Amino acid sequence: MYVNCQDEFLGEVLLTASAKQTMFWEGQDSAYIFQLRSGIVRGVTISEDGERQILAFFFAGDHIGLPITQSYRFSAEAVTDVTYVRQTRGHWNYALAESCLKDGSMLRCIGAEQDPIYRRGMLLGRQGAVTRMAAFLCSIIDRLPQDGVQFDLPISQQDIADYLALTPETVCRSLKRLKQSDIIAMPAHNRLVIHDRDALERAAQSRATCS
Amino acid sequence: MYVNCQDEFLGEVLLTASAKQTMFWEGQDSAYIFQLRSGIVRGVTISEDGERQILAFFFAGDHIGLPITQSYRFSAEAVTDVTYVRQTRGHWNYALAESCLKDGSMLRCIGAEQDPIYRRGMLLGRQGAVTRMAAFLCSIIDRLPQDGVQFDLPISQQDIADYLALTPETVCRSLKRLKQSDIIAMPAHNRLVIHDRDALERAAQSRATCS
DNA sequence: ACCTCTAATTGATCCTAATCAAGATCATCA
DNA sequence: TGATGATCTTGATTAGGATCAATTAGAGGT
Repeated sequence: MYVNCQDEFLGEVLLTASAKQTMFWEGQDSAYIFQLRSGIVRGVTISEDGERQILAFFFAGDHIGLPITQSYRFSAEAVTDVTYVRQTRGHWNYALAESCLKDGSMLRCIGAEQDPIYRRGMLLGRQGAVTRMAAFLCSIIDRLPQDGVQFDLPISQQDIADYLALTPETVCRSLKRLKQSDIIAMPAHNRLVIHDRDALERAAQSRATCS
Repeated sequence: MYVNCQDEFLGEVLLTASAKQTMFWEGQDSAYIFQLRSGIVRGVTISEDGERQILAFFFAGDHIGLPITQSYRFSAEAVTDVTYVRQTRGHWNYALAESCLKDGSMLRCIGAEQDPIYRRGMLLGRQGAVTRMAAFLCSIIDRLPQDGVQFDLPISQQDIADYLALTPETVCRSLKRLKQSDIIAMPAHNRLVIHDRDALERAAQSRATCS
């Protein structure tokens, strides 16, 4: 599902944003298309009742803000310090047009941006808290730079809660249950060790609560 | 958000499918792009744990199966008898390329197909059963052919449940509560009357349960 | 090192929707 | 028309997460 369209950004200037900065706002005219080069970005939207929701987390290589709507559908906020490149919509549309006449690969970049939002929707409906937590961990493991099975988790529990549509308390308790099941460990603050990747993936699929 | 790309299908043959027929299957190579001309279609996917979910309902004018992924991301099943036209992916890509060089309007067709799936994801996380039910009704009112405020609801409660991620029992009880609040009425089986559209929209936005 | 503020943790209770179970209504077809 | 199966409805109970409340741990700054 991850599609490489880096060529389209060759020659662009590498830009930076520091943690908590907003790269673009929901509702703004989508003038630029972004590609993240390092760091983590969250896609945030405020629903009508004022609740904050995180639709997706983006990682190095991901495209953000593809112009399938006139305006951005979510705000993009840097979770960590990030580097990225960007391109005007006109430029991107032109490249897309060329791609469509050839292999349509750039069209699949759109699918790649939509995919995590899709999966989130499917997750929220039916699954319990521990399952959601496990699915979240599975989805980010391969996207974070990591040394074996141990890595830093630079995403706050509040952010995880807004992503999984849970309360921070429930996020904390779900992590605890995964620890108690010896599937993961947290030897230090924000430090995560995956003890049993298979068990984690099983927990992410079945509705059954892990005791 | 509803985008008119009908021109792209001019000259195509009008096809039909009867209720419960499947137009295409999840995972199948997305060889065709569809435009619904009449009737209702449901976008169905089976999650890893075997649960059926309905990602979206499609109505007259909607485009289905746009090729942002190599294969279809959901199955398209006719809820009622439907008429539709279709077009090969190659043909559609060619038209998209042209559109990209002009106004990019066809790109927005993709946004329009994704939009309801987007909204569903946002709804599922935070809102209670009655709110989801009200939001569902609001979203279909303007899309069904109706005579004033009264119309037939040709979607089963089981389908609504799979769309809203509720049980059929809860769907039934949510409808009951909207009836008790005099917001809607159901004078006959599958027949719906909207008594108070404003109240319905308020119920769809606030988390507050309507008494 | 200390102070301050924010994030994470834990416990007790409440509330909503799921679940289980049973009946009523509707649709289809012989 | 009557029989049969699916859909809808209603009730009783249960389970899981939200909520409220309080404490602990960590990060940033002076």
